[in-house]
Amino acid sequence: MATQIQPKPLTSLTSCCAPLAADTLAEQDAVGLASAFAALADPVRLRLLNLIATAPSGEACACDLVDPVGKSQPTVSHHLKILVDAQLVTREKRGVWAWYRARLDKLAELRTFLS
Amino acid sequence: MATQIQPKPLTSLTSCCAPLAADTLAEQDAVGLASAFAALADPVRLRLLNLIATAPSGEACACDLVDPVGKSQPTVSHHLKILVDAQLVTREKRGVWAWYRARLDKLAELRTFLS
DNA sequence: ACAAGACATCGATGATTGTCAATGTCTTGT
DNA sequence: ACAAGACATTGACAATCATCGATGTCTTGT
Repeated sequence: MATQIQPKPLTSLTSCCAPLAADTLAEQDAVGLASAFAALADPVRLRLLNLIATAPSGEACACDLVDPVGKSQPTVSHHLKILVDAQLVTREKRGVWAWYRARLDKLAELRTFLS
Repeated sequence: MATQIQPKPLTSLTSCCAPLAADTLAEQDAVGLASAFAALADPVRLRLLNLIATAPSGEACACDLVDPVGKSQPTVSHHLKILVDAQLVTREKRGVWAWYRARLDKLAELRTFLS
C-alpha cells in the first residue's frame, strides 16, 4: 500500500492506501459496459457501424455492407448480429432486405463513460 | 442491393444500392480504434480505469487496485499492461510502487469516434 | 549482505472469438 | 407452384484471451 503524498512517496512503508474511490463502478455496470465495448472491439464492426451511421438516409441495407468490408456474407451477418445484440444498431426487415440504423442513445451512453 | 427510397422499398428488385459513404473509415484507422476498444472490453479493466480516473490525486498505486477488483496480483498486472499498451493509462514507477494515471487525450479520441 | 515486499513475466489451461462453406428460412416475381 | 435472391443459422477450426500459480527482478529497511 502507498500514501497518496507524491512529493515524498517513499517516506513510509507501513501505511499506505486511502480506501480509494467511493463511487466505484459497480461490478454489474462494468459487465454491461464491457460487452458494449466488446462489440466495438473489431475493425469490421467499426467499419460497419461507420457505414451505417454515415449513410445519407440514416439507415443502410445489409446488401450494401458486404462488399465494402470485404468479408463473406455470413461473416458480415454475424457481425451485424453482434452490433444488434449490443444495442448499438437496430435491424428492421422490410421485404427481402434488412435495414440497419445506428442507436445514438447507446453511443451517447458509452461516450458518457469515457468522459 | 436496394434503393434508398423507403416509402416503397419493394418496387424494384433490379436496382439497388447507392455506392454508399465516401468518407469510409479507413481500414488502418479501424484496426487502431478496434484495439483501443478491445482494451475496454473487459469488466476488470473498466473498473481499473474507473478507479484510476476517479482517484483523488489523479493517480492510483497498483497496490491499491488489486483488492478492489478481486483478482490475483498477476492478473491485475496483466490488465494494467493492456491498458498501458492501449495508451489509455500511463505507468510511472516510483520506488517500489507503480503509479497509474488516465490518459484523457486518448479517452477523448475514442469519444470523438462515438459522436 | 540479507530479508521482505511490490510488481512484472512466464507457462499452462479453459473459454471465447473471427472466419467461412454449407445449409436453412423467408420473400418476391414469373 | 417454382426459381431466385437476401439474409440468418449451423458447424468446424484456428487464433486470441482471461486467469492463476510459480518465479524473476528491483527497491527498501535492517
